[in-house]
Amino acid sequence: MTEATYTISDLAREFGLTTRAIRFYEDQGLLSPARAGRNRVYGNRDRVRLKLTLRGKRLGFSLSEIKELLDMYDAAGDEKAQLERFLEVLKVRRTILEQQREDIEGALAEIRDFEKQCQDMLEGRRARAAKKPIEVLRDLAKN
Amino acid sequence: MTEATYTISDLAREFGLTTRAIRFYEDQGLLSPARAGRNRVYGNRDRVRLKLTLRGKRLGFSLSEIKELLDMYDAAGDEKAQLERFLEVLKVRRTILEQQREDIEGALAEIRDFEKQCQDMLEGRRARAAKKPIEVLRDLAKN
DNA sequence: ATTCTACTTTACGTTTACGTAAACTGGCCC
DNA sequence: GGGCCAGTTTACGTAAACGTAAAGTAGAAT
Repeated sequence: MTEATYTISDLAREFGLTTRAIRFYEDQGLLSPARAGRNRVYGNRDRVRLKLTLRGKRLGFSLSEIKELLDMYDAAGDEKAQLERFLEVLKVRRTILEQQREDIEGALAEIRDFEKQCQDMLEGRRARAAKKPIEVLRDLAKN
Repeated sequence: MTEATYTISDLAREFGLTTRAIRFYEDQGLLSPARAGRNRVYGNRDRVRLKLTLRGKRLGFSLSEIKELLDMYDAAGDEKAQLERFLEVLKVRRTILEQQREDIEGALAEIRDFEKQCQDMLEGRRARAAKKPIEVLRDLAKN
C-alpha cells in the first residue's frame, strides 16, 4: 500500500486550520513535509504529528513544549525512559491545569459574591438613601 | 479628617506591584493621581480604583474592560441602570469563566486518559513485542 | 496565450501587560 | 558638594500564535 499524501489545504480543511498556521507549525519545527518541487507534501507521519500537536494545544502545551515531546519520539532512545519522562510532563501539566481550575473556581466564587452584592443593592436601593457612585464604589471594594 | 495620601511606592508595596505597573495603569486611564510637582500623589479614590482594578484582573477582565467598568461610576448616570449594566457584564464574565472551567475539565479528562495509556504501555511493555516509537505515536494518536 | 487557482516566500503587524534601559531631577543627609 | 534614594519621562523589548499583506510562480483550464 502506497502512503497516503495530503496537500496543505487538505490538512487545513480536515483540522479547521489556516494554511498559515500549518506553515507556522513547520517554522516551529513541528512538521517537516516532503516537497514536490516547491509544494509541500504531507504523509501520514505528518498528519499524526499535526493531530498530536492539536491535542497538545488542547491540553495547554505551548508549541515549543509540543515540539520537545514530539522530538522525544524521534530521538530513538530507551522507550521506557521516554514513557516515564512523558508521564512526568503530563503530571506537571495536570498540576498546572488543576491550579488553573482552582483559580477559576475562586474567580467564580468572587463573581457570584459580586453579583449578589449588586442585586442586594438593587433591591434595597429604594429603602435607603441614595448613595453616590463613589460610595457604591467604596462598598464594592470593602471586602 | 484630611484625606490620606500615598506615594507610588506605598501602593506598590501594599499591593505587591511594581511602580511600572501602576504607571501603566495610569497610561491606560485606570488611575489619575494628583501631582506634587512632578510626583504622583494618590488619594483614597485612587487606592479604591486600584483595588478594584486588581479584583477585576482576578476575575479575568482586561484592563480596558476594567476601565469601562470604572468609568461607569464616573459618568453620573442612573444608578439603577448602572447596576443592571454591571450585572450584565458580570454575567457575561461568569459565562466565560464557566466555559473555561469546562475546557479545563475536558483537558484534565484527556490528560488522565493519556496518563493511563502511558502507564498501560509501561506495564505491558515486556509482555508484548517492542514497538517502535513511531508506532507508539500512532497508538497515542488513535483516539 | 491568458486567466485562474493553489501554492510559495518574506516580513511586518497584532494583542496584552507590563519589563527594562537610559538619562535626568529633586530632596535629604552629613 | 557629594552621595544616595525615590521619583520622573521616553521609548524600545518581550512572549505566543498566528494574521495579513505583497509579490511572485507552477500548473491546469479555457
